[in-house]
This record gives sequence, C-alpha cells and structure tokens, in this order.
Amino acid sequence: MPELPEVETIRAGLASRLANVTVTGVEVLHPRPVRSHPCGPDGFAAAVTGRTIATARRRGKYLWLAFADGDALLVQLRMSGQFRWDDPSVPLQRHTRVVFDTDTGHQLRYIDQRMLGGLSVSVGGADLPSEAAHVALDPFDPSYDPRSVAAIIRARQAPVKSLILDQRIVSGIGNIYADEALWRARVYYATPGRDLGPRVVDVLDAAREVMGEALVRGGTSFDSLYVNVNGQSGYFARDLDAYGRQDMACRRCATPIVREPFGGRSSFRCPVCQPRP
DNA sequence: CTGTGGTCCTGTATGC
DNA sequence: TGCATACAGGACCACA
Repeated sequence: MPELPEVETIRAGLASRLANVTVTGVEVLHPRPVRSHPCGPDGFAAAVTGRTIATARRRGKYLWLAFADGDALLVQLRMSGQFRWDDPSVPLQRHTRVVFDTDTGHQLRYIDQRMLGGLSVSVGGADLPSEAAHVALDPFDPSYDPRSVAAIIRARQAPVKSLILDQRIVSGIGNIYADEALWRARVYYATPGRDLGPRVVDVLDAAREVMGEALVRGGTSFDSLYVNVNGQSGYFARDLDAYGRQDMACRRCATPIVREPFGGRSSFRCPVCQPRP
C-alpha cells in the first residue's frame, strides 16, 4: 500500500524511536508475515530477540531495521503493512501480526491486514540487505541519476507506466504517484518508453516532485490502512490531481478524469491533457 | 532479455 | 438477507 513518501514517513518515525533500542521479546501472532524465515515463527522470534537496533534505513519501498551487529530486520509492507509504536497498555488493534517488546517499555507492533508483506532477518544486511540489492535507487538518493534512468526507459517499448513502476529501473513509485507524475507531465500511461522522447525527463522530474510534496505532508492516506507509527494519517490525498478522481474535473482543463484498467489495476488520467496517441 | 498475466491474502463496496 | 463479483498504496514468478 505505501509508496515512497509513506514508507519514508514510517522510516523516519522508526529511526527516531529505535536508535540504540534492544528487542527484549517477540510474539508472532500469525505465521504468514514471517513465512520466509527458515525456522518458522519460533525461529524468527529467537533470531530477533536480544538484538539492538542502530537505525532504520530504506531503499525505495523496502525498509529495514539495521542491527548494531551488522544484520538487519527486512520489512516489505506491500499493500497493507504498517507499524505502530505503542504502550503495552494500548489494546492490540485488529490484524496485529507481530509484537516486539523493547527495553524502552514501549512495543513495536507490526500490523498487516492482507499479509502480502513480511518480515525477515537479513544476515549482514545492515547497510543494504541482499534481498533488496536488485532494487534501483529512488529519486531522493544522492546517487540517483535521472539521465541514466531516462536512457533505460527510452530503450524500452513497454508502456511508460509499467516502466516507472518497475522497481529495478527506478524505485519508490507506486500506482498513485505514477498516475500523478503522468498527469503532471501530460503523458498517456501506455505510451511506449521509446516513443516518449524528451518527455521522459518530464515524467521523472514530476515523479520526484510529487513524491517530495507528499513527503512534506506525511504521505497520502485514504483510510486507516496507511498511518504513521503514531497512528496518524498523511494529508496528501486532498492534493492528488489524478488518482482516485474519476468523474471529477481536471484541475487544469476541467475535463472529467477517467478511470481505465491497465495492467490489472486502475489508471486515472485526463483525456484532454493526456490523450491517447 | 522483454512483456504480460496470474497469484499471494483479507476486507469492503456494489449489484443482483 | 444472502451471494457473487470487483477492487485495494505491491511484487514475485511462470510462461510465451
């Protein structure tokens, strides 16, 4: 569910609370989110108990808690994963899957309605888990080079939206910000990468711009499925120009926004600003 | 290698 | 009131 601005909001919240915090106990309430651990839920709990967290890091939508010993707890929130930082007296909310007790007295709680996401221990992964090494840099990485990303996109014939959603090409962009970037750049989502010409740069610039604005607002939230570690929603939904605005007036030309199926999900566009070629 | 579609899950909204 | 269907901020995998 969360895209880069939401994951970054969560990462910052975790980093500010978890530095030098030790995990004193782990309770796995549902086995699925720890399915990738070879020794099952008990093995996962044993592997994490006693670890001291140094910080929280991120690449694209991949998030991990870097342990002081060089290993890491890798987190993929996917569609519905979230973290909460709560006092143990606060009742567990529905869909709580894993509870971490810490030496601060507070609990870190992993909640995931759909359980498409998961937690895993990455040996030696404190700096960059090998499981996330295939993920490209995101637009806010100091080493991000939009020109090389543009070159990759212009060499492909797949639809531009598929390409900017491909986390191996550029990371952090999901369905919301893809539609927002394409709206800002006035590009039709199914335009082949190789037909974009100089507009590739517009799309990439727009993606970074819109995600940066969303980050300042604490991310995009429509409901309780995205909240920060305090349980609060982000405020960017009101600023969206395309996503979720079916039949509402385009903020540039007043034409009703249309929703169309694409790649098994929904795409929103302005039929005048982003015409099909 | 490239592009596409199915799949993993649960919950909610909508229509018959 | 049921029941079926579609859809949801993601990403992996098999297949042509």
